[in-house]
Amino acid sequence: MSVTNKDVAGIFSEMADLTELQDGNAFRIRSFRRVAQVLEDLHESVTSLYESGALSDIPGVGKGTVRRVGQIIETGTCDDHRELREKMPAGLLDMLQISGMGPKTVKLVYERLGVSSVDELEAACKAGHLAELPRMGEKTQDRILKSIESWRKRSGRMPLGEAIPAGKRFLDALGALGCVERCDLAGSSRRRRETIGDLDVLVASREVAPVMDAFVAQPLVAEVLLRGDTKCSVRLESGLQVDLRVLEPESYGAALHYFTGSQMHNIAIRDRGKRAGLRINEYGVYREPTEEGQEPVLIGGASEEEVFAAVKLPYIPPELRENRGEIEAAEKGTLPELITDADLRGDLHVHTDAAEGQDSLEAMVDAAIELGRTYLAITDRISSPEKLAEQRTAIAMLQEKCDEIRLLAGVEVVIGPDGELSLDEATLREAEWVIACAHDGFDQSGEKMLARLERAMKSGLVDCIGHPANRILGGRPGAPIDHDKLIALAKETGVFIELDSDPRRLDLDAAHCRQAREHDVMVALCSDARSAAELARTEYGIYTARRGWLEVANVLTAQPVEVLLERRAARLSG
DNA sequence: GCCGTTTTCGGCCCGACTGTTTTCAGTCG
Repeated sequence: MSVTNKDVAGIFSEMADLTELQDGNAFRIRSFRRVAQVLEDLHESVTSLYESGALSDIPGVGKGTVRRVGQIIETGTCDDHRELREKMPAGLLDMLQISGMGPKTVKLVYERLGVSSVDELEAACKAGHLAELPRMGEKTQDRILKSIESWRKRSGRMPLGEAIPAGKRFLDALGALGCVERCDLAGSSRRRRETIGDLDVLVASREVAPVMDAFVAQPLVAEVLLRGDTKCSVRLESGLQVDLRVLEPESYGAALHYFTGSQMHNIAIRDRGKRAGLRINEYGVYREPTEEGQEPVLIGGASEEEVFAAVKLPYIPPELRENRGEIEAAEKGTLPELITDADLRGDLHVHTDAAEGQDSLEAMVDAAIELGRTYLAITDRISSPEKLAEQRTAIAMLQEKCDEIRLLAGVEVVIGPDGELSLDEATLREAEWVIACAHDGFDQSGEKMLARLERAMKSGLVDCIGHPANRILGGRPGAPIDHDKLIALAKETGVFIELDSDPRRLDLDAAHCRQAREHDVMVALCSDARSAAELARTEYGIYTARRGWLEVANVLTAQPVEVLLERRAARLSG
């Protein structure tokens, strides 16, 4: 039987929840969670790691985990998971999803009221039974009812492409206040995760009240969830939760580091500090006193650089802070020099033939020049050779008038159900750049989809595979293709793989970008733009590339145009 | 459960906020 990394991670996460509900050891719980997190982020398949014996090389994975993973691969579950499940109804796990319902409270309502599902919890609240329990009251009961309501409406995580603009609106409003010295997004939006659970906004200011007043007065705020001395949380009409922290400027760097996370990265950094006699919290870095009765001494925290310097590390960019080897790399001086938007030279996936919102070819070219691109491939999906010839003439005429940018008469070719290409060989040979995409078969097996891509890659006519998994964030998961094999094929055939910057795609994802880098396969970071404005969404591709540790050398569209022209010439002659 | 520059035992990040309390437990990030 085949299990995915997500399946295995899910079981560990459930074991953590169940152990917590059963008052298990807190460190055991954390360990289960850590394993779940690590497996979720893993780019290799957990099954192959298990089989090769490399699983235990992963930090946080010990003997017990290897044994459980073995059982899960074999049977779909493991002894501990089964035993934990037998002791408690599965509905309790849903209740943990309700904000305000932690393990203690779930256990309390289960044992005292017999409540074992969200529906029953709701009924108990409405009947006023919850408020009768110890340490519970009317307010708690109301809050939980509200939480159930928003849990039901909740649509999951928000794509980064929606979260960043929402965050920027808060930054613009707060940054305009006279008392605000600095403000930034923190949390997973600063780490540029592809989806965001909630937004974290950090402000450096000596005055708290005016900042919070402005924060809760923002136009899209639907509800104020809490408001304390330094911290305030609101829920927007979209359901997105936004958390604000206001800090003294002296603490700002320490706070920015702390609230950027990830949690695993923070734990590792603090642990490192602890071993050097330092205490690191959101207010600063402190040297622990050597004698009884002395106070810790503040030694830094105004900037993130000071925090890293205190633990003898160079600055680690937020996109890398996942405790996935960045601390070790920083220590060895081998952190990547991450690519930036300014490094991009070209764009190789651009449509001028979209049905609506269509900008002219000229407008697209002007916008590309404005963005500093030196080459641009027009890759419309045209199936008639006549229309293609027509477009080539238009591109050639435009090129005549303009020498700031090299225009390539490209094409997007569709990969059919059996891997056949939607255009004939002669037409494809005439094109200057061919990107091939599969646009259907979302529910196909990974093997079937990979076989389609393989046939296209081995045709000798294709330069690049576009959005290989063909996923839509929050829409469809994408084909479960074996990226190990895809990347090996790319290496073998010299075909590039695209990182599609459409914020709903971000495909390749960051983990697979990193994998491509490790195998020395160049990624074509493209906009897949349908309008002039969308050319700039390479911003999101760059975020993903950075999370995937990519440098200039790993990105085709950060290379001079000759690199791809030479590869294509070699392909067509060989 | 995992780990080791105090390595096979003993420690594991740390603080804010709320509601229900008379000093704090539970939750969250």
